[in-house]
Amino acid sequence: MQKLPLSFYQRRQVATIARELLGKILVTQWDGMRTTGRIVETEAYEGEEDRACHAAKGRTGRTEVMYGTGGRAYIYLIYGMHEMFNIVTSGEGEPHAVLIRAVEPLEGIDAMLERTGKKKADLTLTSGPGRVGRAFGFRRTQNGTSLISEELHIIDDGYCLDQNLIVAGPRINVDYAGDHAHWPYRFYVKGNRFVSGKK
DNA sequence: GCAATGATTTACT
DNA sequence: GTAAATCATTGCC
Repeated sequence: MQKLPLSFYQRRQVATIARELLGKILVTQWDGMRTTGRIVETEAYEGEEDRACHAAKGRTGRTEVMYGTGGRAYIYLIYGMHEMFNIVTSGEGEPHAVLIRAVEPLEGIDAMLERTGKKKADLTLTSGPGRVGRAFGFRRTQNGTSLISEELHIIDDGYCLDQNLIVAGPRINVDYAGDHAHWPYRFYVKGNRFVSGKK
């Protein structure tokens, strides 16, 4: 059981990092509540050449965090209502990021229910990037938070995920990216019910 | 300064 | 299946 080090995030192969994050545990501790969940679905966004990535249009105020060194959080409001949680990877000047699309709730389910306004835990609690953002209490003000801080980090509890259960597929809802939309940069745990998308 | 739009979810027709 | 909710960032005037 240990916190993933900065060196894990600062490697250059964003797709590899996205794949290795599956099975790891996301931990947030703020608002007096601790919430944790096992990551079951991720998506990789690879820099300016990846048209699905926000950094494809160049360095702006919003994408500034992604250009920094890996190991920080990139939190972004989409469609006016959903907080998306991304992990910045690679080094300075390379805008790579991994989007956490779904997790399996472990601790702090009561806090998640309170934040999402649900009455009991079900499969929709954390299956989808917007729901993960809400359930874990992410806010735009936490943009840039270090992933080795006490309040936000990812741990490896030694859980060994069967490599045969890791599936790579085309990303979701990025059709506008043209050919890039079909890159196999989405990774998820085969058969896990918390994975978002069609069954 | 103003208008267009998107890494989504939910509720309704 | 389709539409509405809802706002920061962006690009153009």
